[in-house]
Formats: sequence, structure tokens, C-alpha cells
Amino acid sequence: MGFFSKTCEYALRAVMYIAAQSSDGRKVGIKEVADRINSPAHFLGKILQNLSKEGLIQSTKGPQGGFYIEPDGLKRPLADIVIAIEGTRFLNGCGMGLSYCSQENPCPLHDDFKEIRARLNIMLHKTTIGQFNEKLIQGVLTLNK
Amino acid sequence: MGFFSKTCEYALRAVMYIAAQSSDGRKVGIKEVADRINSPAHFLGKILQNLSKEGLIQSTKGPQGGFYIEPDGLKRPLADIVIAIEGTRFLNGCGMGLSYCSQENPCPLHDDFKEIRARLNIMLHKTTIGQFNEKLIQGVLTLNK
DNA sequence: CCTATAAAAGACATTTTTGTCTTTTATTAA
DNA sequence: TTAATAAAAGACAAAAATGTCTTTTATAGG
Repeated sequence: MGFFSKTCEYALRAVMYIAAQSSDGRKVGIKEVADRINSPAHFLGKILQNLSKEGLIQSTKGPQGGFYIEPDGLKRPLADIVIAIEGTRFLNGCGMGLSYCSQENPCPLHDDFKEIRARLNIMLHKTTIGQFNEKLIQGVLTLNK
Repeated sequence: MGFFSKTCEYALRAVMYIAAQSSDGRKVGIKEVADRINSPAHFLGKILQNLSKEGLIQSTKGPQGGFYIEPDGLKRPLADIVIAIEGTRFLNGCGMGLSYCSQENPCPLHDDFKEIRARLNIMLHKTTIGQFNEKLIQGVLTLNK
């Protein structure tokens, strides 16, 4: 498998797409998002539903409805998406799956992993959901295939 | 889930345990390994069988048989285990799951991910299977729970 | 050769992930 | 109020990951 789960990959791509459209004041439907990020529409629906419950994105039903992200939401870090989907263990757990592992009682890879995870966390916390909006709108960056 | 799959976690722990015992010239049975690294014995059997096919560990059947690692094998990097189990995409694929993603046509997270993956690769390539043997034998490091 | 041992192999079972389809609910606009 | 729209929700289905159990094969030692 990849680094993140499929669910997380779809979520990251979808949220970035919705963010870019939101910055133009547009709401977007599941179908459109799925087409643009190349994901199964109904499956994506479930994912967005969950992200909506978490408050990471917003949605309204009915005509002119769809998914969007409030201005403040565009400033949130990608880490919020990853944590919502992969859970905290992905970013903070022991690399070897040992529950006892800690600074005082480390597993063989503890120090090396600590370093890697720290960088991953920094990266996911410094990068915001709306950070790529302009390039996505311009078409310099794309999210499909 | 964790950073690696369960299968990979078990593999890393098991190979380290077998390595430590091998450095003392001992062969070990599935049951013993499973007990010491806290994993389901039969499931671990399949994993070790695969690692054996890949030549990462050795085994002999029958009395006095079991799993072991040749001296040269102790020098191999942990990356070999991770790649054997997770595949190359885990260490080299696009973080957002985009197949087009490359240096020339990067995804939004390409540069940041490149950095993280590079560090992960360095870590897994510089660390050898036999690196923790002494501490494991002394009991300074453990591999269960 | 015979027996005990231990991995290899194969057949399943369970759980989680991923994906599809249908029905319900909320909202807008005519 | 009605019709159309679009997300929410629920019921399944398929595939992959994880786990268990049984049978087969290879080997050492008596």
C-alpha cells in the first residue's frame, strides 16, 4: 500500500479541491469532486460526510447546495485531515507496534522514528488546507490520476 | 492504523529476534519467536515463510531445525524487510496517491514528501538487521507488547 | 527404517478497507 | 405546495488484511 490509506488520499485531494473552489465562493457536489480527484463518488460521499461531522468541511443539501469550506477552515493544517482519518497512532505510535515504547523504555527504532515522525508532523501542521488554492485554480497543480 | 502494517511490524520484530539468536548460533522455532515478539504464531509462520523465500532469513525443517540468519544477512538493511512486505510504493510512491506525480509534474505535497521519504529511506537503509543484537541479548531492548 | 520434530503449504474464518446502490431528509425555487 | 436537487444515511458487496487450523514435506536421531 501507499504511505496513507486510500481513504486518506481521497480525503486530502478532495479537501484541497473543495478549498480551491470555496476560495472562489463556489459550492461543489460529490459528483464534481469525485470526477476532478479521480475517486469513486459514493465512497467519497461517506468520507466527506465524516469530515463534515468533524467540522473540517461544511455542506448544505438541496439545490445550489454542496460542499464548501469556511474561510477559517482554509487556515487549518492538513494534519487535521490525516488525524481525522488515520487516527493519532499513525502520527504518534511506535513504528514497531510496541505499546510499551516510550522515551524511558524505547524500542530499537525509537530515536530514529521520533525524528521521522517529528518531521512528518511539522510538515502536516505547517501546511494548510488552502495553501494550494491559487495554483489549483490556475491549473498549475492538479489532483486527478 | 500504525505507520507500518501489522504484518510489517511483526516481520521487523521477528527478524530482529531471530538475528539476535542467530548471532549466538541458535536456530529458533515459530512458537518461540511468536511468544517473544507477541504475535499470532501461525500468521507469523506465513510471514517468515515469505521472508525465507526472499532470502532474507533462512530455515531448516525437522529436529534442531528452525529459523536463522546467515552472518551476511545480519548486515542487510531493515529497508529490505519493509520493501519485501509493504512494496516499493510505500517508500517511493506519491503521498497523495497520484500516479502522474514526479519532479517535473509534482503534486501539491511533492517537495515536502520527498524530504520525509528521503529521511525514512536513509534511516531504513543505514539500520541493519543485526544492529541491535547485543542489546537484545542483554535484555536492554525487548520486542514484546 | 521409524519416529519425532519443525517448517511449508493449503484451506478457511474474521475483520477491515474499499466500493456500490437505494432510500431518506433537507433545501431551493417555481 | 410541489418538483427538483443534493447531501445524509443505510444496506450490501467485493477485496484485502489478519488470524486459525489441518495436512504435508523435509530432516535428524535412534
